[in-house]
This record gives sequence, C-alpha cells and structure tokens, in this order.
Amino acid sequence: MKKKTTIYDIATKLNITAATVSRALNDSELISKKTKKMVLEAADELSYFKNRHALALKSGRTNQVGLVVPFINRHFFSNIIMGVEEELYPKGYQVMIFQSNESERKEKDIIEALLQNQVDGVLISVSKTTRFKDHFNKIIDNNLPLIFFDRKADIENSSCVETDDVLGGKIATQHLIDQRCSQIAYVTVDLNLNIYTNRFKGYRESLKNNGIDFREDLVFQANSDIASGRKVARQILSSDANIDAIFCSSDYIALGVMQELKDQKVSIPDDVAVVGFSNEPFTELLDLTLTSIEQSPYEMGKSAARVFLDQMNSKNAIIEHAIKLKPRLYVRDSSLKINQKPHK
Amino acid sequence: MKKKTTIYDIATKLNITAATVSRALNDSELISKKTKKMVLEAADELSYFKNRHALALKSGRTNQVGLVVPFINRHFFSNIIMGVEEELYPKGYQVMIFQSNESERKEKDIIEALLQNQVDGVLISVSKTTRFKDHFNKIIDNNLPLIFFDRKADIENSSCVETDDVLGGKIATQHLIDQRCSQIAYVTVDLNLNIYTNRFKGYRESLKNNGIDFREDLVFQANSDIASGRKVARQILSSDANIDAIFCSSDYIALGVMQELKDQKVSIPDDVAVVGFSNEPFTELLDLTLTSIEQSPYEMGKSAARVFLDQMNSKNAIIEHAIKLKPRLYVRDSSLKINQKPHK
DNA sequence: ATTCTTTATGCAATGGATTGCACAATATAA
DNA sequence: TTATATTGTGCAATCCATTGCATAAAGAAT
Repeated sequence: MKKKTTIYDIATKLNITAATVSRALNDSELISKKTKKMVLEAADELSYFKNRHALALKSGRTNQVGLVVPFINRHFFSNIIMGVEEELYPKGYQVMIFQSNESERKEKDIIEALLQNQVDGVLISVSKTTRFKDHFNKIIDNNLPLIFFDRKADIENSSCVETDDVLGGKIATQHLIDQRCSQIAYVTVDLNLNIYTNRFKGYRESLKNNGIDFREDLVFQANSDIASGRKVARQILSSDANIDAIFCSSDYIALGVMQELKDQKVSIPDDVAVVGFSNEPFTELLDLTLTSIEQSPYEMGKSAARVFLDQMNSKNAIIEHAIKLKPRLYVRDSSLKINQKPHK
Repeated sequence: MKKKTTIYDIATKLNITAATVSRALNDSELISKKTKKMVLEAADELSYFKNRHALALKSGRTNQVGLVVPFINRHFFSNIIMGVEEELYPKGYQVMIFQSNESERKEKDIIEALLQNQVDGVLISVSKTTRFKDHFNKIIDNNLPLIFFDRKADIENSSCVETDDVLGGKIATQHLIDQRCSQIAYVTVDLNLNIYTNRFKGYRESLKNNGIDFREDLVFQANSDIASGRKVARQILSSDANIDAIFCSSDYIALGVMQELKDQKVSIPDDVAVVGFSNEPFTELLDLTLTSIEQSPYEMGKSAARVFLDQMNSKNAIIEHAIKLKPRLYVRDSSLKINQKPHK
C-alpha cells in the first residue's frame, strides 16, 4: 500500500517548507520561478496530487455538484445527466448523481447528504410525490446555487430549465391540423402535473388558432403505459365522435393506441393519425414509426449546467434564470398523410 | 449563510472537550451514559452532522465508491447502476458515477480522480478501447477493492461479475433447435470482445449437443446497429444456405434483420426465426416482438455491489470473486413457431 | 557603510474529527 | 486509612493544504 505524497514530502525532499510548496503549486507570485520549477518537477516525480478532502475541509468548497433525478434508467433523465456531465466535467466539477425514486423522503435524505458533502451546488428534477419544500430552502440558506430542470418547485433565488410544453402541445396539434385532421382527440396523463397541463394548453391554443372548436368529449385520460393506451383507443373507437387523429401526451400511450388500432384494423395514419410525446428511442424502431415531440434532454442537461456555472461565476449577484427549451417535432409514419419529407 | 455545527460547538455548550463529544457520538465505552445522552441531545438540538471531509482526511476512508461505465444512458448500464445503488445506499455508501465514453484516456483520468477522492473501492466495466491496464493496478496498489462487471480485465486480486455468455448462446440456440430449426445462422459483432466470442462458443456447443454440424458459411459479421442488421439479412437471403433461423448477438442487429426480412416478404418466424441478445426494452414493444436473452443488469449491479461489501468486510483476506450470472431467454413472436407459452 | 525596499520564504494557525496517553475522580481492596 | 483498580475526561498530535504575518536575504538608494 503506497503512501500518498503530500506537500510535506515535497518540502522535505527540497529542503523548503510546505507553505512554499503550496504556494508554488498554486503559482503564487510570491514564489520565485526557480523554486516553482523545482517544486513542479519534484511533484511530478513523486506523482503528487492534491488531497481533495483537505482542500474541502480548508476551503469549504468541493468542486462537486449534486444531481438528483427521479430515476437514472430513464432515457430522458440519463440523457440529461449526459448533458450535465459533458458541460461540467471539463470545468473540473465532479457530478454526483442521485435518484429520488420519486420519493419525497429519499429526496430529503439526498439533499441532507449533499449538504453534508458540501457540494457547490444542486441540480434537481423534483420527485412527483414531493409536497413540502423546506429541503430546497435549506440549499438556498446554505448559499448554494439551486437549479431545477424539467420539474421545478417554486423556490426563491433558484433557477430552472424546462421544456416549453405549451409550444410542444401546439406544434404537435398544428401538425395534425396540417395533415387535414380536424377531430383531434387528446389523451392526457395526470392533469395535476404542470407538464401535462401545459401540453394540454398548447393543444387548445392550436385548435383555437385554426378556428377549430375545442370539444370536451375529445379529451381522454390515461396512465403513461401501453395497456392504458390500448384501453383509451378502445374508448375512442367506441365513441360517437368521428376522430381522425389522436395526440397522446406520452409515447407509451401512443404505442398502446397504435397497437389497438392495428388490431381493430384501423389504418394509421389514413383513418387515424397518431402523435406521441417525448420521442422515446423506440418511436423510430417500430414498423410503423411514431411521430413524436423531442424534448432534447441532453440539451436540457447542458443548459442546466451552464446556469450553474453562471451562478458560480457571479457569486454575489443572485441571478434567477428561467429557461424554456424549444421542443421539436419529429414527423414519422404514424401521422404523415400528406406528402412531406420526414423531418429526421 | 449558516455556519455548520462542529463537535467544538457541542463541547463548548456542554463545557466538555471535543474529544469527549467525539467519543460520545461514536458510542465509545469510555464515556458515561449520562454524558452520551447529554451530547446526543445537544447534537440534535444544534442539528449537528459529521463533516465527511474531516473524516476522510483523518481516516483515509470516504464511504464513497466509484462506479465507471462506458455510457450512462444505455439501458443495460443504467440498470446496473440502479442495482449497485440499491445495494450500497442502505449501507451508507455513496456511489459516484462516471462514464468513460469508451475512451481509454478518459477511463484513466477517472481512475486517477477516484484515487484522489480516496474512494473506498472501484466498480468498473472496462472501456472497449482500453489496451493498457496500469491504471487498474494502481487501484490494487492502493489496496482498494476492484470489481469488474460485464467487461473485465485480467488483474490480480480483482473480482468480476459477468453474464454467462456461453450459456446465453447455448440456450438461444437450443431454443431455435427446439423450434425445429436446423440451419441456424449466427451473426456476431466484434470477435475480439470476450462477450461475443463466448456467445459464439455457446452457439457452437449447442449445435454439437444436438448433432448439428457447425458450418462456417452460416456465420456472419456485423456491427451492433440496425443498418448493419439489414445488410446482413440481405447477405443471408442471397446465400445458398437454406437458413431457417438467425441468432443475432445484438438486439439491434436482430431488429435490422427483421425489418429487412419483412420488406422482402420473408415470414417470421415461419420461414426464418429470429433471436436477439440483451433484451432491450424495445424488443417487446415491436409489432412482431423479438425473442431475446435477458442479462439482468440490475442483478448484475447488485451482485457487484455485494462483492464489494464482502471485500470490505474481510479487508485483510484477499478474496477473488468470479461470478457468472445466468442469462434467461424471453421467448417472443419472432421465434415462437411451436405452440408454447411465452416465457414472459 | 548604513538604511530602506523588494523579494522570497518560513512559522504557525486553521478547518473538523479521531485517538493514544496522561491524569483525575471515584470505587474497591487490604 | 492507604494502596490499588476502575472509570471517565482532557490534552495534544494527526490527517493535508492554505494563508496572514513575520522575517531573512538581496538589491537599491543615500
């Protein structure tokens, strides 16, 4: 077991003090060029590196940021993590990743632990079940940058990066209208969650912009899974409304819908066009590829990271960023009736 | 900005020394029950928590482990991470996740950083491009547990957890034989990688066990992507061999194969049965679901974590674990010719 | 040659927790 | 009552790097 090299080892070797070594390593102007060179060479030779914990203890800073997501193994979140890392790693930050499992309890524990670790900032997507927000305020009280992504909480002095879901709902709906659909069903998930109400809002705005009346009976509720999508499809097919398009606020619902429609010999997109949301990887792997809205999680991660860096660079001034990322429509088979080049 | 509470604050408040506080907090037998109670209450009141960096500095241990994967946003790896976290979090370990991006350079940097961080151990899946292994030996030299998962390097005193790929190749092939296939093509990826040679080995063993001659001309090479799968399918179709099954060592290849077969009006599974490998999420979302081999990444993560814990608990004794996880076949439409209940 | 600047380095405290050793207080034995 | 255990605390060093202050050495000015 090798002993780690410290500045004292270097100092001893060179017959100078640790203070001088420290200054030399930090390129202080107080130190002569000759000494600096000596120290640098000795450090290299002894393969010295700084002890992060000693630094953290002394300075209170760690060059670590906490990144909290509900689940790490979701396409959306894992790509956000990619983006954050990509941006922060070159700046010398270590990203500590945690998952809340959508549990408020665990979310609180994690934040507690992050504060104990003295991270330099926290990036977080709030758990679905979180109701109380004292733990977020603790972060602010510790004077640390707090950046929400995708799902935010209303906390003073924090920043957030999210998808413009209203716009997402709008462009998806507009696309269907452009495909000459007019009886467009909307399948929502939990209308208590911001993201879904916003998509819904976009849907209605788009109808309005095109002079199409909003019809309550074209709105359906489902869970974000395939079985639920199938069920909704059955409801839709058995309804009187002459539906010619279905806009699902989740790709999994859309997939279930498509499976059911196919089973029932309904032709997609000619009889009914289908659009999903999130642009999950599978959407383009299907036999009948699924049109969907891309939320660019990777970009979201990068953006959140940049906001963090910005806050670090302007430590005194409190800056509240509120960034909305533009979603993008990927047109595929499930909705492409009119000859038009796919977007991809 | 709140000042953090230290043992000195508690000591001052109670008119005792920090040493006593420290001992009380660590439940030392040297301290009287009365004092312990006092200290615990005061600690609670001042919402004291230990400074991890001070601890790390003093003890050299951090309760952090480094987890290195090629990419975090792959279904396989993100589920491994889930498993590792699940196992280690309750034991008080923090899992620091890093991605090598399949780059030897970055892998080395990460390990350097981990050693600087004084992690208590390293769990790693080796980057595809890694040729030199000095950085792994550094971990061992530091007397830290080193556990490989999925992709290992041959390092003394390290442990590994992997899928029994030979078995995987075997059961997939056996399944196809059970489906009365006899001209079974095998599509491999990089035969320099262990996992692929092992799958190939299983394929051949299985043929042999069933008295089927191995034919070199039934082996095809491809990259692990859809386009490559399509290309291979074209090769296979234009070959003389009367192939009635294709065993692909990657689900993406299998998907490409299926797409091409479909385009060419070859019926799956009746004319040609198809089996993939890895059980990617999309395999069960397709119109024609794809039979595949599940490698249980979540279990692999848990297993690797348990090996780590085991090494920590028997610090002096060096234990080399070599765990092989049993893969499992998920039978789906793409290969189910004979009436048999799907495995799902 | 003497004093005043510069320049380069050393000294020592700091950050928070742990721990071997010394010692005080109390209890027990003789 | 005195000697000896036993029990509970305190002292101070340690882990490593940083940094304000003091000071030595070298050069410049008179």
